[in-house]
Amino acid sequence: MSKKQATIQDIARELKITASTVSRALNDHPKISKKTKDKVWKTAHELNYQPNTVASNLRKGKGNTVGMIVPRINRHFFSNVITGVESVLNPAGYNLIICQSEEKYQKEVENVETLISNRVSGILISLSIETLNTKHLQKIINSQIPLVMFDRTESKLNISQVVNDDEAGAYEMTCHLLEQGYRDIMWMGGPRTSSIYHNRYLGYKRALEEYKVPIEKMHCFEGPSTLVAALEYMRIFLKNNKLPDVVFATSDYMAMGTIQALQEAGLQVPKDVAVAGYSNEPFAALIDPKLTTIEQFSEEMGRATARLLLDQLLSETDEPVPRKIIIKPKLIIRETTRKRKKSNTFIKK
Amino acid sequence: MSKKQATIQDIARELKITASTVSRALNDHPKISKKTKDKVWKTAHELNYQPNTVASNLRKGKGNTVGMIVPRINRHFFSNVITGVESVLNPAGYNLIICQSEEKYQKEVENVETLISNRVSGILISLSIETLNTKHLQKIINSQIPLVMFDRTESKLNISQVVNDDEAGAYEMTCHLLEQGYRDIMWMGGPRTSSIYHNRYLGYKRALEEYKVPIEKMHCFEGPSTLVAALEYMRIFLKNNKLPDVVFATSDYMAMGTIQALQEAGLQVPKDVAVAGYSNEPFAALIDPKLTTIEQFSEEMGRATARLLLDQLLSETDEPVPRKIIIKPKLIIRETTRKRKKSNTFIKK
DNA sequence: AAAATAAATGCAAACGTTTGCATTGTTTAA
DNA sequence: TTAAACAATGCAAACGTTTGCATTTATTTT
Repeated sequence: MSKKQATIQDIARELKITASTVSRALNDHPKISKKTKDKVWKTAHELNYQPNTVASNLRKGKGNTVGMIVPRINRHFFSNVITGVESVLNPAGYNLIICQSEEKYQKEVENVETLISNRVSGILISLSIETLNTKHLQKIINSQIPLVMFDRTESKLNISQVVNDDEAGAYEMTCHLLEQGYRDIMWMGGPRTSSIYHNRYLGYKRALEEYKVPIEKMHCFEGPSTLVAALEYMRIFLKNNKLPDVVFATSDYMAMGTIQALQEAGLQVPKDVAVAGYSNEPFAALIDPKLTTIEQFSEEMGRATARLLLDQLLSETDEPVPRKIIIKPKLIIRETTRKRKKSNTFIKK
Repeated sequence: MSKKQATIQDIARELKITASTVSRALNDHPKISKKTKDKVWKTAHELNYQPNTVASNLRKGKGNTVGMIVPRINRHFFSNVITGVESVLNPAGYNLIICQSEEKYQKEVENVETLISNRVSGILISLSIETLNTKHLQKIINSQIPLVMFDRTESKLNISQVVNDDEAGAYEMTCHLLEQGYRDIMWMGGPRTSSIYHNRYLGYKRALEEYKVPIEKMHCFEGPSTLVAALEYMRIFLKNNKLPDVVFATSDYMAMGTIQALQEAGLQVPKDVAVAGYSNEPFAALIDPKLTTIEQFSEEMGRATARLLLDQLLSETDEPVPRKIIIKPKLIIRETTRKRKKSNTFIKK
């Protein structure tokens, strides 16, 4: 139909008024008469006018888009954080542009540059597993763009952040395992260069120390936080080592891989070896036996992160004081860590 | 550090040359001498220059962002499609801005308007469950923005699209069930106003007709495609009806709800009632017994969708011929539809 | 009825790039 | 040596809005 998008000028020409009046009318400026507003609205509609946000943003020197960088979108945890973020940003009039770093440092740097170039109003980021330095974050700060980190953060930078209390989560889980009577507790997780796995290890360690269980004897596996990595590692491990009482996998996917390896080896969970996970992925409650794990309240994390950003966006002070919000995770005890043997067949009512 | 973002002008001033030269230098224009290019690059770096994409886009009348509207980001299927889309769009120099309609028509309309206002280069969309009319899509077309629909599409509009062959998937699944000897096959799915469930019903019907099994006697449940909806429905259903041979849930979540209801009632899967799903969600292979379902090749769908869009973006013809790509799904036979009884305990090797 | 006030609109510059065309300086051909 | 050709850069307008200030028109006050 329309060859070119209609502009404010087209409306002005049509109505024999000036572009400024049209602009003000469209923005419901109080000094424009009801009559012209109505006319403007009418012809805007007739001409199929769609405001040009990019022109508007350029002129105003700001926009309403915030950028969000996550390692992967298809992790339950992150997609829920995103949902939480949108639930507070959208009502506040902001749109979200989502970028995936795919756990690559290089990609993360590129994402940052794109967002800066697009002059987003703010940036939310959870660091990739590879990210060890923070030059790119410094760029954001230099560009005066409000920044909030979440989940996988870098504490050296003095930036607002919201994190899970991974130390506490791992501590609670380990205590639970110890109370069940397990002593030989194998730890498994992603690279401890990442804050989350580092802290999940610390919590584990603290619990062991409290219970005076020597940590030196424990087996640990640090590798990619995936089902197959755990599966392959455990296949070999089970051939060469004596069985631990329980495997504490600090990721549900690794827990799943562990369970599969145990099953392949003809072992029963939790009778022969117990297993615990972390994150409460949707499948955790669906598998049999049901997986004991840690709930992270990911949506709440998203909301908190977004609120922290909004604070910075709304307060006009140049140097807002950085805040840190810590979300307490919750231990969810299900079947894979039950001390007493239980039937693995379907429950009869 | 820098109070304001440096602009091309700042670089020009510093070097006592003109902004146009700087612009050309930054874009590696052949007519600019190596010497000035080097100087420009150097001071750009010193001044911490970040190009202003929004100004650039405004001037050029185009950008490198494409918008994507999905019902929800935290569905395995969609997040995988997104991954597929990015894997072809990013190398081509495009960024993705993702919007969620949350299955609401109103939200979808707003998303469309935002994307048009932001003058995205193209739009990819999968319709919300509520979406029954396509005025908003017409707006996109009127705005001359290339559009590709995927998965949940509207065939009346003459637009490029890539869909799963849901009819074939449901047909194959139903045939599989019939071959296993099941005759009383209950169908379950989301609202059939949505193309996908409509087609999944059609395939089911065709298979029954071919096998001369009267469809009139079958029970059907059409409701929200969620675990709880299926669970609640089945709880009541099981109290008042004779058991079907198998429940064909055209969504894995509904299959899961069905299984839980059956288990609550003390029934065994697949011994007492078999169950089939659709989508091959990650948990399908993880639950016990493992769920028979349909693989949809979601990432491939994303790649195909993105390629269709790229075609339109690159070809300068105003009216590209709309293309339709149909992706064949694959039947994945696992345990929940095994005719012979099998132990539900862990497999001993 | 003139002056003062208020209400509505117009003018023009600006946001940071890009780009066709003009200009300058430099080299080559005749 | 001069004209022609080329290489490198400058000039200025444009993209579609927004906005401070000036101007016009309508309304009220004296």
